Amino acid sequence: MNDTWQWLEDSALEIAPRLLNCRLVRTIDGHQLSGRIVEVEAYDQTDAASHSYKGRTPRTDVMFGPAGHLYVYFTYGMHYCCNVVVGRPGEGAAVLIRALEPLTGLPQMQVNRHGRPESELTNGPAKVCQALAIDRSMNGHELTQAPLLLEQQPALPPSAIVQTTRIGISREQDKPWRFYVRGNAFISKP
DNA sequence: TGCCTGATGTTCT
DNA sequence: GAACATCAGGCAC
Repeated sequence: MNDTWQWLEDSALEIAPRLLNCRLVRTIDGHQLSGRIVEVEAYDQTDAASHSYKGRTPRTDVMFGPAGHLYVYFTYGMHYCCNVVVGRPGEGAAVLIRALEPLTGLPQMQVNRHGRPESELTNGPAKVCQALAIDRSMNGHELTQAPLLLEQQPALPPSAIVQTTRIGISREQDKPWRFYVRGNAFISKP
């Protein structure tokens, strides 16, 4: 064990805003695709909207593992969404990556996204996965390893972060567990 | 511009 | 058999 992910070993609610401004770097076929995280949502086991709410299952196994791993799930029959596992092993907490601001590899992302305009490459959780070619084969991937890395960046000041209720869920809709970078053009639609 | 709906697979009840 | 942390295209206004 190492202390690489010590900064992720706190509650999802604490970690979610700290993931804003961090970078996600994906390597595909020698291309480097990267983006800055600009929108996230927190989920944990006490939360009825979370996959971990009903306990550990084969599907949610990764969520109950150590922090710093990727939890990828398939939804609505056609989309993948990716989460960063946080907290201590057994907590079942994760932070959903909802949107990125593309930094490098935009042409490759555009290919993955079927020629969508730059502003619509990564402004939604399923779009992020599509642009970075993340699928279920990367479930459980540790984010210190190629081909997908999470790079910590300085935390944003609270004044740069907006906290609101979450999007696209049917339970616990009143929990203000969504965080995004104030004024950023790449967050998903309200 | 904004609402509505179809597509589609995995998971759990 | 229904729910689902979604997206994109079509249609009405």
